[in-house]
Amino acid sequence: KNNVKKAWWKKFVQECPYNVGLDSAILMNPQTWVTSGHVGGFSDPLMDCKDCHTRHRADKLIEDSGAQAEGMTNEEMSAYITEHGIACPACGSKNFTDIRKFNLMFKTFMGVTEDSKSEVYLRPETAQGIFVNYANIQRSTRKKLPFGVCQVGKSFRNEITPGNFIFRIREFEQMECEFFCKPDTDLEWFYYWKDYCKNWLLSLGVKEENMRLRDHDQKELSFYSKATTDIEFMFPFGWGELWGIADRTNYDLGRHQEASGKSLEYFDPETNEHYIPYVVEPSLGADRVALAFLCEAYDEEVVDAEKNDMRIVMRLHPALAPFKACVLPLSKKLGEAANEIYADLSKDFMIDYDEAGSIGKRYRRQDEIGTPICITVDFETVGDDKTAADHCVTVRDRDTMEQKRIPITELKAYIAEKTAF
RNA sequence: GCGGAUAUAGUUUAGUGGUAAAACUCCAGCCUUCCAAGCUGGUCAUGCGGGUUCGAUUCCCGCUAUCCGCUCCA
Repeated sequence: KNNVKKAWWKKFVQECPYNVGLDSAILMNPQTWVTSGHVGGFSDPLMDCKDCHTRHRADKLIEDSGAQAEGMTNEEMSAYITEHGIACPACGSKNFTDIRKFNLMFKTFMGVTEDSKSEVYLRPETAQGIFVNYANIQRSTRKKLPFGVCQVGKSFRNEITPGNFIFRIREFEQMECEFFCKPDTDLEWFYYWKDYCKNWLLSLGVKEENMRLRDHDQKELSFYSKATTDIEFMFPFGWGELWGIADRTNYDLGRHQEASGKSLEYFDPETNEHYIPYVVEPSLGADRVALAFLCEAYDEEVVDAEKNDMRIVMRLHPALAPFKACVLPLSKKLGEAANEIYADLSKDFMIDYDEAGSIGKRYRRQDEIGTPICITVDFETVGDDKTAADHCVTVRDRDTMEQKRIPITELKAYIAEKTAF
């Protein structure tokens, strides 16, 4: 997962001339979440059927009946459901409990007193940390529009139903970019980032056929969004969202400007205009995409059908592999020489070392954890009384199982080249 | 939170009202000079808390976790 985050940061911050990086607070002024709409809207209006004890979302029931529930209070929704005789989809009963709001944000207390005034929330997304710091970042980095701010960090949501391994968890990590641009250029940038994100996934080994870009239609679209596309991945449990790419217009900065009373307008020196920037937000789940890479990489390969020999190979992109290489002495007698190589390579790469069991067994162990390169030290490497040391080692490729002999001095360049991203 | 199911080594499974078996993995040793499965040993488990009982991993209750629905959109 660390390597996934590194690869994202490299592509979205390091190599991208538009973007800068940020690490903002998890605990922010609670007013932030009122302004963003999370206190009011980031909750489900839930009600139970008193007869069959199934749980339903009041807004869903109303929308299924063909009406618009957005903006309705609990009381209005209750009244609507009663008036229109909406029944429980499971059993047909019209006997519901009251609507209860369940906010998905975790609460805690800031300071010494545990009263409602000191209540703060654990951030449910990293995006707001970018928006509240927007003006500061723009000024201190001297960025002109268009530019983006990227952040990797934990977010917290008190999900009613976590599950599917690490697909939906309560404490998850996001890799978000908020890209600020001139109004009327937002859709251009929206398509730009859609492409950029898709290419990043492809470049790290997600196959085209396991990926789909799903555009939100008018109904599904948030009221402030002009366009939203989800990049979905075919998980073993079905299609699941990886990456939400949304044109959020000037909604977020507009809200913060309104709530703070501080102008978030950008002065465009080229046109001499003042305007609130529009935002395109590509927001990716680090845990989810790590899971996707694992699912994509996992392979059970038949080596020899007759011998019933198969190997498990984690075909991770080398940049994502936990270990870049493993040093293996062919015999334990070669441990000293192998350890020297290990110590040297470890200065530059994550390297594993293994001298337990047969050489074949050790290769297979590394296959399972996705190590792209195995480096075997043999007797020719060190030589003996009769033969001079050749100072070469065997490098073996995880995917093809092919091996070749190269000088120890070339190892670092070889690993760097093989694991580049 | 509601309904249903489950909980025994790292993993997959067995089994019993008298404290538990195996396979793979792992560890040590033998063997092994480049692709697992050979030999000899070894480590590791009854989710947590109560109750019934002389005695509970087994029966009962509660909790927790996981899985499937009700979900959700990173």
